[in-house]
Amino acid sequence: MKSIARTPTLEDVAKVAGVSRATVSRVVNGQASVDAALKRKVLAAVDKIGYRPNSAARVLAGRRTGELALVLSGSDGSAEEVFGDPFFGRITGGVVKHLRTKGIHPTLFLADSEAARREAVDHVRRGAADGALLVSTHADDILPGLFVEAGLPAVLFARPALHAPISYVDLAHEVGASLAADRLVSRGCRRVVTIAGPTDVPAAQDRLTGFRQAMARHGQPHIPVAHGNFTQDSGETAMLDLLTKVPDLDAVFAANDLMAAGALRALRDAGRTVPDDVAVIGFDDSAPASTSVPRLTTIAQPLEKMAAEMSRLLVAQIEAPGQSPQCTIFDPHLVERASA
Amino acid sequence: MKSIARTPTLEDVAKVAGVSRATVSRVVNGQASVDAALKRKVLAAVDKIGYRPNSAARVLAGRRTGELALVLSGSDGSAEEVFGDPFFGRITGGVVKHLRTKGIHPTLFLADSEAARREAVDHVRRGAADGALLVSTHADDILPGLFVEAGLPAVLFARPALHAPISYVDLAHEVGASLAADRLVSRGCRRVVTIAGPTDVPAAQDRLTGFRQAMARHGQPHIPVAHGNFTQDSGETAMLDLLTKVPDLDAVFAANDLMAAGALRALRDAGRTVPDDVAVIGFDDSAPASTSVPRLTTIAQPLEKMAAEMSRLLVAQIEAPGQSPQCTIFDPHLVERASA
DNA sequence: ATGAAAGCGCTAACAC
DNA sequence: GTGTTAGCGCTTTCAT
Repeated sequence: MKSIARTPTLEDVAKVAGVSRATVSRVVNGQASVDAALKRKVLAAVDKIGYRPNSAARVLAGRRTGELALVLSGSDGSAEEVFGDPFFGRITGGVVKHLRTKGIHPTLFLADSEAARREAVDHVRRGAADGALLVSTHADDILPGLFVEAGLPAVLFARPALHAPISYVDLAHEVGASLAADRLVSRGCRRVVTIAGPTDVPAAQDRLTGFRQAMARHGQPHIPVAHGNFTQDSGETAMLDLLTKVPDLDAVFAANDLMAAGALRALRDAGRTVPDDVAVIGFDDSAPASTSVPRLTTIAQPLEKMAAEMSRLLVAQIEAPGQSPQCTIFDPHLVERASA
Repeated sequence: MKSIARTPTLEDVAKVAGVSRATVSRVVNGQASVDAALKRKVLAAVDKIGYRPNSAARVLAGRRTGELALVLSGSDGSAEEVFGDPFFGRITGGVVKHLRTKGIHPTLFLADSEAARREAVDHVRRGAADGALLVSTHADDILPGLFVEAGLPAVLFARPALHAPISYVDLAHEVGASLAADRLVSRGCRRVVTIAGPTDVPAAQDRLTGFRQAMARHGQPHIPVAHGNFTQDSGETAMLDLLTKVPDLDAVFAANDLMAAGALRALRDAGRTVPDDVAVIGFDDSAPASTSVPRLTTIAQPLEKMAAEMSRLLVAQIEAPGQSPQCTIFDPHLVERASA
């Protein structure tokens, strides 16, 4: 018996089953027009020699790769920072969960430098992936432009800074911010402050603007603000700052949960009780919101659903190219816990 | 001018540069034996028409894919659970960060079912990836066996339950546990309890065993234990349980930070002060450890380094097949914060 | 319904 | 040093 070490090919199956390569291909790809008896024979042969279609050959012969690039472009943060952030973790989870049902798998890219961004584009250009899921938060990110320019299938996680013909999903950030404002006002808070995100993150801007406008509608047009960078430490620092500038503050809206958690810590250290002395509302409803003491009242963002929709949009675009860009905006909602 | 919509191939470059495909290939792949002048011409042509080598064709012609499967096999938890866990996030970050320097990218697999596990194996079998990084915590996981059996390159994150010829990285869990024991004893704690992880997770067993042995050496052979499943809620429940069974406890060692955070909450609700009434030590040194109140004293696990080493091992195995399996064990260390 | 054969784009062995 | 050529394993017309 002359056994082959080489991994089995279509040809091998054909030989064992006594049919042509074409027939085996048809069976393997589930085409209807194959005689039942032959089909059984082929399947048996496949099983016997443990045949698996070679991906590269398939792709080369004109099929899709079944892979998508998932590009995380969080500022120029290190890998640790990006993957430590529940924001990216939840999105990744949503993407994986949706894609797996379609037999598609995401390849991870950390695009934290110009070179890394180009590499992600190249990956798709070379046909190593059928398209890209772009999760970039910064306004000046060139990534979306690169993909549009190259005519490569891509979908964004958030509205692009410069208007571009590209699909995206996003959250109604202003709505979320106004939900927070309403809540604080209805609690009777009268000296309200806010901890905003970086000025170059559109979502952070939207939350700030939305919050201010909502508070203005409630008769509080001047909302003191301190900026953080979405980390717990920056939230703590911002709170400290606010505490000295506005000693009699009685409420704070933070642009994400991590900063809200930092604020909680600063408030405790300052001897203020939450929510009695100061009410606190976060944003995202991610893990830290239920770990903190007290647990955070927060504006929930359906990240997993948004990630799934983003994936769906991309797959649709790949399957039917040439359609015009689509976008889906999700609504946030208030999650009541102990802090406000 | 007859411009082509088709993406440019080696052939196109050759035509523009007026050389043969082979020469272009040599230049593109950085082979030395090419005349400098020709090389320049080729490079110019590449640049001009925006040529990018097609991955599939390359792979088919015998090269590696430059992709690795990163298989997360956390119990049968949902995607949300896995990606919400900082444990997987940190490992993913470490893998990405190490691999990117080599131009390799990980493709994500969530192997939470038998079918999903087979799919991950198939992915590598088909040549869609050169090998697999297996992060599975459960003892009864069949994944390692599947890869070994198929003779596919793979490296594990933790020691396999059944001994198998496969490389892996791991932590000296017992050492970590004894570090915790030493700390608690040196604080003068005399009624020490522990919150252990699931019994089917070898790492959890090692921590429990190591802790008990170390405490026995310190003259405390009987350590009450409650089991959790590594979530915050389970830690809170376990702590409650322990509190009723051992009302006079003065220290608790939890097998991970999340459970320690849950314990902290239960202790606060029970009116105990940490660390004065009860000292608490966690394990991992992940995000929740510095978010909790008070901040957790914990046993740090260098997950990112371990992930990088795991990647290194796999790449080495792919580049030089047939070597015998290697394993690297890392040492944990104590991180002193406020809880003990 | 099935088979024969022509590529898909690239690499590498082999000639020159 | 450079060009020629034979595959790599598969899909897909095109005949039959």
